[in-house]
Amino acid sequence: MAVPSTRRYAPRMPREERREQILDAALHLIAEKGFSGVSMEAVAREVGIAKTVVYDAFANKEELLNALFVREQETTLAQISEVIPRPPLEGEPAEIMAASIHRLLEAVGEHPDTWRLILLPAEGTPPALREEVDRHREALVGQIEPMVAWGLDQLGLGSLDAELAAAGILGAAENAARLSLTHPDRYPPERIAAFAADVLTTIGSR
Amino acid sequence: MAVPSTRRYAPRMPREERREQILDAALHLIAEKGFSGVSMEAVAREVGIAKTVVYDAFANKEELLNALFVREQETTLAQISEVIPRPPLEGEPAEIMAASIHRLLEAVGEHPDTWRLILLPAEGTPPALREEVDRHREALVGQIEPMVAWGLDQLGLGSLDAELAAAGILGAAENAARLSLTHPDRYPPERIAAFAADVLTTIGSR
Amino acid sequence: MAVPSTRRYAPRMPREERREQILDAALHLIAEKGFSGVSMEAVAREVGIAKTVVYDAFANKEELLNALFVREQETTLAQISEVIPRPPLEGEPAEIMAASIHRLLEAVGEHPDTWRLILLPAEGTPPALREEVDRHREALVGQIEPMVAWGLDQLGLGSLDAELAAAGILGAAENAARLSLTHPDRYPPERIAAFAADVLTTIGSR
Amino acid sequence: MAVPSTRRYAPRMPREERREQILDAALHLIAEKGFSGVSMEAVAREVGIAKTVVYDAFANKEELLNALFVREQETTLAQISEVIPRPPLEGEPAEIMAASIHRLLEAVGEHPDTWRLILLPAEGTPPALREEVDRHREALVGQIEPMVAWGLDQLGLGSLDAELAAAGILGAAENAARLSLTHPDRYPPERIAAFAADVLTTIGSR
DNA sequence: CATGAATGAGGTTTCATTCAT
DNA sequence: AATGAATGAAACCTCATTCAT
Repeated sequence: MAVPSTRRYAPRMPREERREQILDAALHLIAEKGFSGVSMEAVAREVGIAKTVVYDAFANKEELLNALFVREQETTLAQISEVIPRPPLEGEPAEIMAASIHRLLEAVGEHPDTWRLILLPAEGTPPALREEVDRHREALVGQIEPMVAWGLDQLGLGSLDAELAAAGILGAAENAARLSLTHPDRYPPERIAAFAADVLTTIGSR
Repeated sequence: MAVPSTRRYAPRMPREERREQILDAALHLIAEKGFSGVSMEAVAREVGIAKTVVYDAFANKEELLNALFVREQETTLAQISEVIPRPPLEGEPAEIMAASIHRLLEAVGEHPDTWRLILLPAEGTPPALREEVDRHREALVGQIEPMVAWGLDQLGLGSLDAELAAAGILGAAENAARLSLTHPDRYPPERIAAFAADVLTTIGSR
Repeated sequence: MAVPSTRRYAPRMPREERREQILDAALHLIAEKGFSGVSMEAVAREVGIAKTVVYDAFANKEELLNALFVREQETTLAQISEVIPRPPLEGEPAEIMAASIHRLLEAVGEHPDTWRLILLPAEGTPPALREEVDRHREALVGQIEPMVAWGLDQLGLGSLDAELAAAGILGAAENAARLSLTHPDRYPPERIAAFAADVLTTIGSR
Repeated sequence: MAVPSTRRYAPRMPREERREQILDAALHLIAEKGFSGVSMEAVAREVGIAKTVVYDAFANKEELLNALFVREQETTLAQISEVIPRPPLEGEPAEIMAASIHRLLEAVGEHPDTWRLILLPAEGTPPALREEVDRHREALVGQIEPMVAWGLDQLGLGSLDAELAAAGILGAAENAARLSLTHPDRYPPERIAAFAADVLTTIGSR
């Protein structure tokens, strides 16, 4: 029949694809207008669909945000995993760490919205989310602890509290990522990685 | 005649006192339910007064949050100032830092809500506020940089990037404070302070 | 199953229709309780819908009132246009004017709320609106001035201040409309029109 | 005892004087910000007293506005009375009317706020007020009707509907006053009075 | 007579969510 | 699998009015 002047219906789309598209839109909105800028209405508008489609994809707002969070956290965790050096470790700790940090910060630079979401855990989210972030952190600390212990040993610092050292290093990495996010020009990956290498070399060289 | 069944009127209170009371309530609410839990309604309920009393004390929500922020930031800055060692510095850097950290973490433990507010900068806050926190951070970094440079020199690490070192130390302190806030039992001030001392001593002793 | 005890949902309606219905309700409210009787709440109640439906139709109260004003002003202007005699004028000025006035007052009688709104410019309206009414008045005065000048000439009164005469006649017409609105029984259109004709005839017959 | 740094208490004042002062403030507010600008709070602020003082002077807002209305209406009526020519009338109707109109418009120019209040009967006022204005108008029409009849007779227009003529003249006077209020520069009293005289003379001279 | 601190009702607006098509 | 029209709850804020001093 006649061609409608304006395409009124958004293209149909399988459910999974729709979900991804919606999550993308939500992430974008958070990055742009902060957490309070996310409303079901706004998400729908961003995607260009009716609100009810969003509700067909996610039961309610909480579930949507949850799903977003899970997805982004998986992304960041995967990137961290890729970056964490795996035993057997060869070469200088300083170099290893510098390389890791460098790659991590590059990943941050490539997906700033994702990292911002994870690193600046916003209030306004159900507290449950924040707890999950916490749990993940602890898992990560556990994951890197052996590496850290090895590194400390290499540096002759085996007597230090390895758990706190691991937490400290993770924290330092997060701080580095935050600096990278908030002042990308002043603190480019190279500068930060170089600093990390310097610290370790200087310490290691006694 | 004498005793009315329900006390309809909340006790009178001079304006300044009311303001403090309201800010306390708001801080408490933020600590408990996150930033989105703060509504003028909720604040009034928490204090046990009518909404309008809140509006008599603060022109609007933004002003209330602003005032809260300013007050809490002043508190934390004062506590930080008290803790930062002032030249002439005598004694071992390790001991000095351990003492500082210890005192800081105790302050954190005494006012956890305040520190949470400052350390976990929340969305939903007017962006201006977040920028203020940022500015304060940078000021602090500038403030401690000389101390850090001195410390690095003492440790024979004068070649390191002092600015990043200062930022790193501030970040580490914040991380310590966060650990303290989220797992007060697992990471008591003593443990963290001891770790800091250990790190410095071990490094310093080459 | 079949009949729910209370019909929870108001009947659906396309947006444009809803808008008209809402404007009607607002006009009715203004006529009945004055300008301060118009609240989004009251409008919704009058129509029998939820407040939010009103907001779906008009972004906010100001826009609603604006739209109402524009619509009513268009109505009255159209009615005035129909009534203003168009050259070439044939016949006695007295008769022409009487016929015009008669038709105008009938229009007023058919849409009293509309005319009340325009003739009794209310406070509480954004001042911009009042200025618009003023501008429209002046435009009208300009529009009828030639006619008035012609009429004065016909009557041998060409020496009079035509601008003031036009303003005076418009004012007189408005007064007539107001009389018609406030005392429709005492001053029916016929009586007023007859009076106008009398005045002109008597004057014209010298 | 000690002199307080700032005079906290407004000067005491007998009730009647206070009432006048408050009414003045209310009138001023209406003139400046329109009817919706009048709140008990605003009135109190304008006078520089506490709200309760206003309530001591007037039981509630309605009464205050009523009192204001009555007072202003009395003022305008008195001014009208002074201006209405009293029999025995001597001289030309044209001159008499011109003089009257001139004096009236000067009175309007001296108390614009008062006249605005009466001439632009604002919605937002209890409808009772509007009815009162109406009643007063009718009384006025009755009052001037004899004069008008005499004038018509003098002009040989005795056959006209005297009641409508009186209403028309009152309406014309009001219009003149309104013009005077809204465009004082374009329509100075002289121009309007001259026009009125012209009309009557021209008519009268047949 | 005057003040400052309190209340409750009501208005504007936003948002998550559901119904009908 | 889409849309557009509806709901109700809750947030912000203002105002008339009253209590306690």
